[in-house]
Amino acid sequence: MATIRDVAKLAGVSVATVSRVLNQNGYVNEETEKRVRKAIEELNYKPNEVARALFKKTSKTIGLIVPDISNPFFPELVRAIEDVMNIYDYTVILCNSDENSEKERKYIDVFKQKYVDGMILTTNQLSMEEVMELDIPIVVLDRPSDHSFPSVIADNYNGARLATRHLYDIGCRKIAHIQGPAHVVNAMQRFYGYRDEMKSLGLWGEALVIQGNYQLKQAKEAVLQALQANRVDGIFAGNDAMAVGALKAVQQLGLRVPEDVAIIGYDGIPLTEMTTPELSTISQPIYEMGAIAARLLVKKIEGQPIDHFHYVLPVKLIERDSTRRRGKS
Amino acid sequence: MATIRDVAKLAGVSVATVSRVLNQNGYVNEETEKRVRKAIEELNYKPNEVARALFKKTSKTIGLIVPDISNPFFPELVRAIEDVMNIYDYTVILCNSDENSEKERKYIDVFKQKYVDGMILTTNQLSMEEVMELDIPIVVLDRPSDHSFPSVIADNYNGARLATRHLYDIGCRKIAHIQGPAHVVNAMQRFYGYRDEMKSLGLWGEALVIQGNYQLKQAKEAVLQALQANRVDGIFAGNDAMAVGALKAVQQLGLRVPEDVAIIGYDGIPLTEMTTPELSTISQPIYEMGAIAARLLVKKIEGQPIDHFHYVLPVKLIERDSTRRRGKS
DNA sequence: TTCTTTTCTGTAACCGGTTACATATAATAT
DNA sequence: ATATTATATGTAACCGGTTACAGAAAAGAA
Repeated sequence: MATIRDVAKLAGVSVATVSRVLNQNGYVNEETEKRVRKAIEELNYKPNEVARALFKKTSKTIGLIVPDISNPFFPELVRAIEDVMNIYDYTVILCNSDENSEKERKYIDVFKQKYVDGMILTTNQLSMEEVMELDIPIVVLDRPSDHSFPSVIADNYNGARLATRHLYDIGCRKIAHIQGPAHVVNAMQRFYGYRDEMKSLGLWGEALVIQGNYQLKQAKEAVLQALQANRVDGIFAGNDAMAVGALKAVQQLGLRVPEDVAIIGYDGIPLTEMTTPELSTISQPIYEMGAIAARLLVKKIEGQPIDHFHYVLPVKLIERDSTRRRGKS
Repeated sequence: MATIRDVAKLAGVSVATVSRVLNQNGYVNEETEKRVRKAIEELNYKPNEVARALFKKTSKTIGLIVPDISNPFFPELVRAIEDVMNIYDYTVILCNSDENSEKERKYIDVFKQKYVDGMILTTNQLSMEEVMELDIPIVVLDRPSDHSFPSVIADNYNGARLATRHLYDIGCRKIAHIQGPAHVVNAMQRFYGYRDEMKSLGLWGEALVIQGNYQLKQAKEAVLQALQANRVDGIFAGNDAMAVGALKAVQQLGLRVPEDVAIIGYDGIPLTEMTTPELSTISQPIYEMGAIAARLLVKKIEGQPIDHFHYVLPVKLIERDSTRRRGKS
């Protein structure tokens, strides 16, 4: 790899001049610049980002922590972030936290050691006092931020009400909810939305809540069990994976979807179009969430003013066969 | 952030001594070491990885290029790689190439500028002469390597024969194949496996090949069209997404799966368990592939001898309802 | 006791960029 | 004609680590 000194020598100038050409600052004579550019070309010189980072304390890199990239909600989110950061010439370090705050803390330490320019965190436990003290730009994604960090989330509460109401509208009266893990904030928000809608419909009952953990298999088992004890005619699952689990359970019991039990999921991942019947769901604008978070981060990094601190994106009901019945559209 | 000089001052020693303690090399008196460690503790000092990288030309970072993380085959692969690299204290930069070699080349340039210690590439176009000349450790994943790079792939050819043979075994005689994109090597290998097995069964015919592009939607359309022209009783899809497309097309035409048309996919992504009927597939050991590639890369980076250069991992037939009929198991 | 060898520690150069500052020349203003 | 300002370039310090080298003290060998 050629260094800036090689370029300087070949062009017959000092390294400072080469640096000025590279960064387009300071004064450089037109002729000189041409010589320098030719030398750069000739040596196929690429500035060493590490040396730059050391001096400038900035690395054109951001850190991204997700709970688990193999959870189907995240790939699209990550893709959006990478796409946007790529436009601005930032590179993305990907980490899986498994919702484990110890692991997360370690990653954040490494980020600091590597001079990342910012971080996007998809996680709850923002309990990291000292870790956060620093003024590294941070954007919180898919989780609400009680702190002063900008955040991007979808409207979980109203999405859940929407889903619940939809089941009601097609005629369901005993509507169960498969709840996500209690320590995941968005799972709780969805639960509250469900509960409040049920209360306002006069249908609420503790017994209708099924405990899930966002995983298909566990949800299937839980639903199998719940359906023994308690007959229901509608299931609102806290995420799409669990909706698939519910679908399988219901079908295994010989019940028809949607005739006997209607099912609606949450997230809007591609998977919902692949089942038979296709699953209704509350679709979050996943790609857009990632893209907005990334743009927010870039703004923070580049010191631009941020007009909007907390984005709550609207969700929408996607009606498919798993909730289509009674001659309704 | 405290620097090594702060630590040195607090401990009353020189930076060299602190460095020796950090790297556990050279001679350091036991007492001195204790003082240094105390100072490190007190200041919560973490060495600056960028400064280290500059001098050592090594960054504890690797570059990973995948075609598209939102393609459901890759999240698990990426997860495996990140898990293994994390154990060895390497950090992973994730990039999406979209199979575009220009984009890929740019990423590789950036990797070099950032002194990555190695790369894992999931891509075909290894046509990057100069880019490759460097002695950065590289491992090629999910693609065969004609070059001298170590590689990890699954046995596409034999997997395809296995799938084809399985359809034959359950009684299919007109077996179509939905082929993946021609420029993707593994798609071609699967095609050759299919073709050779069909030839050896005496069932081969050009007309049985349906052109796909690994996407669900396009495959569905292609199958709808193909089934008008040509009656078949079995479909071997080049990947699972296309198998779902085929499933949808077949069901839309009012045909039963597996009774009228049996379907088998390829890859073994979780999705195949979520359809109705569940899809048979050829399962690749995805996590294992990623983990092996990562371990290989670490070995190369750390200069350890590599016993095995090219891993071809066995695949296995997962028999599910989409190919279960005629009283067969 | 003296010579070697081992242990311990510090100074300074180095990695490859960036930039403050000094200097020199050209252009413009007074 | 002289003072001022704009343009152009180089020197060297700096970012925060690592390590070659040198020198001193302690331990072991002759």
